[in-house]
Parts: sequence; structure tokens; C-alpha cells
Amino acid sequence: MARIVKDPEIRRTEIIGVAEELFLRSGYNETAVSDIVQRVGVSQGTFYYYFKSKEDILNAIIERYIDDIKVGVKAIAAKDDINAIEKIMAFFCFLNNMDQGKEKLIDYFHEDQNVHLHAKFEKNVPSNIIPPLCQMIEEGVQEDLFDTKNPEMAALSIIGTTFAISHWMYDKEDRAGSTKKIMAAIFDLIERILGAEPGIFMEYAIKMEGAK
Amino acid sequence: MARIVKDPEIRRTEIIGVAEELFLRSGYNETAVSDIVQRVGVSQGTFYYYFKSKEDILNAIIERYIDDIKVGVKAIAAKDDINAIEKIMAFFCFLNNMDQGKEKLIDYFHEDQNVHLHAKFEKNVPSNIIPPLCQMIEEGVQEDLFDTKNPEMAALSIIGTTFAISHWMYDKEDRAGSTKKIMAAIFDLIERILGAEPGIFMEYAIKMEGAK
DNA sequence: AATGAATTGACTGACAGTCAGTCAGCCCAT
DNA sequence: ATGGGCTGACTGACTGTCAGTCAATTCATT
Repeated sequence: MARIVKDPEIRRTEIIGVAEELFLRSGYNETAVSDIVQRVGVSQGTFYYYFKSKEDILNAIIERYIDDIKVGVKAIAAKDDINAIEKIMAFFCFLNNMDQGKEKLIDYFHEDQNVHLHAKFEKNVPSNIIPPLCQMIEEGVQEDLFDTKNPEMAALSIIGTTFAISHWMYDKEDRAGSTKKIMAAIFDLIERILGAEPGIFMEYAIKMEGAK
Repeated sequence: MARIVKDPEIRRTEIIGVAEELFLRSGYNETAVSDIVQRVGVSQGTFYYYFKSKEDILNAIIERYIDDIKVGVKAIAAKDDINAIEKIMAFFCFLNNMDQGKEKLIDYFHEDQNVHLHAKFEKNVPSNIIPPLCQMIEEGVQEDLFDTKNPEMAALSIIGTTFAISHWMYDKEDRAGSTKKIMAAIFDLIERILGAEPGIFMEYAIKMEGAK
């Protein structure tokens, strides 16, 4: 085959991109390293020059997602024109709307073939988003919007609750049904966990809806 | 090899038992089907006579765990000499103390090699324990111990919170440290989620501690 | 020209899964 | 009671696939 040398950075990114596409389309186990290299147009050896194993490239993909999240969340946390409640809401919108080109990440993850990807992702998310979320909560406590002794635990509880509910909704078939009702329930739970005034998140949601 | 015919029920159980042991000891990916059959003393073909794939036997193992949980939880839910708070606490003790012979399941699951097992497990737990947990919560609402409009969401939140915190604790090294403090934090969160009187879970915990 | 980094692709070993065939033990006709 | 037929548990050699290796080769730089 014609031998094309590229900047290692580019090559690496190229391989990751193709791997990601194939993993999401067909699943991690169902995608062979040979499928990846064929599509990139390099040899099997090149793959192993850049990644020490198939698992390794999966980690690299996950890391990219996590980095995207980190950047987005940091940007929200740094804003100074909105209060803690608005930040936490923006944070949720951001997480739920994260996509990978054409489709929502959250949709991909709930396909059964992607348990492995999903598990790795959820295992790594908390350590990266708890700190900024925690910071937002502390901010809210200072602003007297929230009342909690342990912001870290509250942050964990919110993340855990969100994961659990999103899994639950996916296993039910009628998930198209009542997004509104579920949002209300999540807001209610977050308010309780944070010790916020009942109904205040919904108020903000309506206000923000009206604003645009 | 000497040909020994056994009751299919026995054989199946035998194979599942060995597979479980090897998966937990060395991890799912690291255990070959040939390892399993060698140890059971049957041929490769026998394995595939009973299970349609390697993944299939993993599902069977998970199903056994889930069944154990179902039985335990049902027993707690059915008790009529304790109230909803005590039931929920009993439920947590039960989950945390579930073991597989010598060691806690929760410990196994947090070893990195067992992500696959763990992910499958957590994916299947909610649909089985939400209903009875939900029932306990409804009971508590009727007894005026809890105040929530949506017991199902509360149950999900509790499960999600518990998972998130237990993962979090495992990733921190200092987890031996302050079990007491974490328990207090979890109780606080559960009280908030359920709309229970602050501190009431801890009160019960102390009472129960004293009782034995 | 020499050095090292990038690339190749044929190769290996391991493993999941298959399949044609064997055999234990039961049932039933003689 | 006995043996022939039958079923379903069981065998193990075999296949195809795939992750990962490595010696050889080419390209870029100095």
C-alpha cells in the first residue's frame, strides 16, 4: 500500500475518530481493530504504534468526551451574570444535549451493545464534574439559595439521581410521554437535596423559557 | 474422557457455579470458556449445549444475584412488626452485606476487571428493587413518616444516590476513614428525598444499635 | 550518510463458537 | 428378562476470527 506519513497528532486523531464512529455504530466488541485500520487506510501495526491495546483507544475516546464536558462545565461555573440555580440548570441542559455529531450521546449509550462504553463513561464522569458542581452548590449556599452541610454529597446525589432516572426512562417504552412531569419531579428532588425553596427551579425554568 | 451424565438442572448449576467463581476471581474477559469446562470436567460442547454464548452465562449469573435480592427485599417489605423507616434501613443493610460466599459482592464489583459484570448488574437492579422500595415509601407516606408526591422518583433517587456515593467512596483511597460520617450524610439525603423529619433515620440507627 | 521516527503486513496464539457423531439410560414390544 | 429403538446429554476435534507482535522498510531531518 502507498505509504503516507502524517503528523503523529493528526494520525492519532484520525484513528480515534474512525474508532469512535465504528464503536458507536456497531458496538465495541463487534468492531475489530482490523475494521478500524482498514477504514483509516493504515496497517494493523500503525494502530499498535499509537495505542497499546484496543481498550486503550476506548479510554482515549472517553477521555475526549470527558474533556468536552470539563470545558463546558467550567464555562458555566465561571459565568458571573447568572446565579447558582441558573448555573445548575444550564449544567443539566448542557449534559443532556451533548452530542456526537448527529445524535445525542445519551441515546447511543442506552443501546445494549454499548454497555461497556457507557459503564466506563459513567465511572469517569463523577470525578470530573463533582468539583465544579460542588462549587456551584457552595455558591448557592452563600447566596442563601441552598441549605446543605455537605455540598459534595449533595452533588453526588444529584448526579446519581439524574443517572438513575435517565436509565429508568430509557427502559420504559412510554418515555416520549411526559417529559414535563419528569422534569418537575427532577426539579423537586434537586430542591430537596439542595435544601432550596420548593418550586424555585420550576419558576426559573418558566422564566427562562419566556426569555427566549 | 469418562462420560458422566447428570441431571440437567444439576449440570447447569454446576457450570454456573464454576463460571461465577472464575469470573469473580479473574474477571470475565480473562476467563476462557475452556477454563470453565476444564474445571467442571465437561467438554466445550456441553457448555454450548447449556448456554448459547459466553455472555449468556454471565446473564444467568446476574439473574441469580437479582433473584437473591428479590427474595430478601420481599421478605423485608412483608414484615409487619417494623415501620417504613426501619424497613428502608434494613433494606440498605441487606444490600450492602450481600455476599458471594466469602466476600462482599460490592467489593468484587469495584475491581476494575469486573466493570462488565458490574454494569450489567446495576442496569438490572433498579427494575427489580424499585417496586418494593416504592411500596415501603408509600407505606411511610401513609404512616405520615414521609412526605413525597412521587414515591417512584424518590425510590430512583435513593438508589442512584447510593450507587453514586458507593462508587465515589471506592475511588477515594481514604475510604476506611469515616464510615460514620458517610452514613450520616446518606441518612440526611434520604430524609430530604423522602421528606422525612431531619435526623430521624439516625435516631433509629442508634436505637437499633442499642437493641442488639 | 546516518539516525530515528513512522509505517507496513505477514504472522502467532488464543479463544468463541460449531458440528458430526457417541453413548447412557429409559421405554416398550416381544 | 431382553434387546432394539430412541432421546437428549455429552464429546472433542475443528474453524474462523481477532488482538496483539515484530522484523523489515521507508521517510524526514540533521
